[in-house]
Amino acid sequence: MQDLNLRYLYEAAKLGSMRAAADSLGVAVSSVSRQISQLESELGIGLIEHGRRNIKLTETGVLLIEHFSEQLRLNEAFDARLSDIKGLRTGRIHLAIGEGFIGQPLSNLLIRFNAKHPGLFIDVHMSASSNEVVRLVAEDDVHLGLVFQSSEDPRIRVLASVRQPLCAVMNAGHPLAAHKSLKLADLKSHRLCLPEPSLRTRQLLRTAESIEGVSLQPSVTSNSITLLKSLVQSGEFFTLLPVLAVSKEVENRQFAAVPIVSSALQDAAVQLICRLGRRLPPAPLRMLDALTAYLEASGATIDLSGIVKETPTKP
Amino acid sequence: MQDLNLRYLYEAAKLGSMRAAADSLGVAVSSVSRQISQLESELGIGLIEHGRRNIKLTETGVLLIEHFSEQLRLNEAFDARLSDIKGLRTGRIHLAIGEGFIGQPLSNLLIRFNAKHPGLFIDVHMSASSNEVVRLVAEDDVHLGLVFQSSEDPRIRVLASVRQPLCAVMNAGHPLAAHKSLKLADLKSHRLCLPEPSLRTRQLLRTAESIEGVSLQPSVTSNSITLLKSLVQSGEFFTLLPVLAVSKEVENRQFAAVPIVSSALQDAAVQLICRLGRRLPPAPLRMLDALTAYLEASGATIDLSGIVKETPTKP
DNA sequence: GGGCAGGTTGCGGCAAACGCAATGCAGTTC
DNA sequence: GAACTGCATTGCGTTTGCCGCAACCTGCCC
Repeated sequence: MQDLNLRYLYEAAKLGSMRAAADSLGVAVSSVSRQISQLESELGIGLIEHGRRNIKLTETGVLLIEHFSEQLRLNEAFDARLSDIKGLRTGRIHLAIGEGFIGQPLSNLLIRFNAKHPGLFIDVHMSASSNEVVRLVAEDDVHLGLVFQSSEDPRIRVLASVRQPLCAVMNAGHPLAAHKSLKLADLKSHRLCLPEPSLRTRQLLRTAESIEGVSLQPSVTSNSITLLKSLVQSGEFFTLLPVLAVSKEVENRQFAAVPIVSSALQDAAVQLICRLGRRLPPAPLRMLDALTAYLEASGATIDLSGIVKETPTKP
Repeated sequence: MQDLNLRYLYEAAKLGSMRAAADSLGVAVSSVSRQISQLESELGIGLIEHGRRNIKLTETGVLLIEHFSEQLRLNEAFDARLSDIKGLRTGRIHLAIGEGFIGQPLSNLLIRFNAKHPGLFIDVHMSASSNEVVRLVAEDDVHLGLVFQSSEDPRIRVLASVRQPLCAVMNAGHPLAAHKSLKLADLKSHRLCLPEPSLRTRQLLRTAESIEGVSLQPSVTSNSITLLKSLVQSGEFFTLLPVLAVSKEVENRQFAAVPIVSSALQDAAVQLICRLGRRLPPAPLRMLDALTAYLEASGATIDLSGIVKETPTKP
């Protein structure tokens, strides 16, 4: 039982004749007649009174038309919801980020985005590690991910990349705060807390350590950046973090962020990622724009090559 | 947006892969893939996450599947109602009859029929004249009609015909009641009431009058047979009616029905009619059987030629 | 990095739907 | 009541869309 045949019967019943229905539908009368007959065969019961000039539905015919009308209503409701999705009036956006991205800039972005698209639901999933973010992205559990220096996972496409050097971060009153720049070796003399080895920041640091031939010994590690910042705030510890993670405190003159002279740490970057080959729905696509602008505003080079947009036709 | 494509997507989503869906549906994998792709093109939005091993629906895909499930429920509800109609568990039967048919035999028939098919609704429309019955039948306002000696309307098919002579009907104590048979001329000496000229009974009588060369003058006419019977019951009047209309009173020995020697009146018949070429739905078809049996029980010749039964294939 | 399992794409075949035209049929007009 | 008009039905050749097969591509697992 198809929509098609039903539409013919529906139109014929509404307009009172097969001819009118055929004209209205832009098909030949014979098609209308045949489709109705076929429908009767399939259902095994008469739907219209045959052998008359005008169409008159049987009891079953009336029932079927009512059924079809309900079906139409259902379809219209769905079309409306679909149009909402396409018009960005509704939709879900799933983001995965490292803890380091949580802060005023991201909050501002979300606030502005929500003001512009009040119907869009956004879930920001904070992951304990970049690997977790990558996994979520690769398995389509989230649309987009924000990671610090992502790995070279073949399933991942980097949509935008912003240089985000790792800096030494300390309380404004800390002895190291006076320096314009620091070498890795300069850091050994103060008490250090660091992210856990599972975090990308730490892995990056390990690379730099081996290049520079310096080995740093943290007194405390944690996967909670909030905890690290708390330790830094006390003045007892300093740590290594991307500026992004402490932008608010630096702006407040509460913290100082001192660049470290090390190519490995200077070339570090924040990356906006999605699964390779994934076509994003309208809402996440719009979020992608916003995030790209957000990263651009961070003032570094953006690599936008190879963004896959959602289109009806295949790329 | 067809049912077909949706079923493919539905099955693929349910089973988790296109191959499983293809096996389950008995089609090639390529068909499933193509139908889903086409659906995405039509809707202009992605429904599944492409470039993965297993099927995963997008937000829109989930929505669409939910929509399809609702559609399925709707279709099942309709199928159930359709099956009720075909299984005679529900349905409407519209009958048109002349007043003369109202009485115990018809009531018994309806009671028995209703006991056998409690779900079937029956409307018995009493018409003031046979012409009215014929019109209702011809215009598909009723399924079947019971008339006394119907006209030769070309739109009408006679499904069954039972001889039902017109008799002189009088109170058991009436002078005419003693006769075994009467001639038209014998009737002139008593007070007569008759149906109105619009009724078929009366038209039949007119034919007989002209053949026999006798003219009867009724003192009272009415289109209400109940009124005529009431007049007869008083003993003052006698009338002319088919036996059927007074079968109960005759059985009770309250009335007498005396045959009239006149070929025109003897050949009179009760006819079960429907519109020419009409295919009756299941319920009225069953009623047709019952009515035919009812007429058969009246003990006269039945003409069953040319009954059109409801079948999927054309006759 | 080779094999496996699953999805996509190109191609030829076939069935369903279509349009056209002839026919049948009901109701109307003269 | 006969021709006519408007509608539905049917037969036939054409077109369209779906299908299966097979080759190919792509993740994913060993």
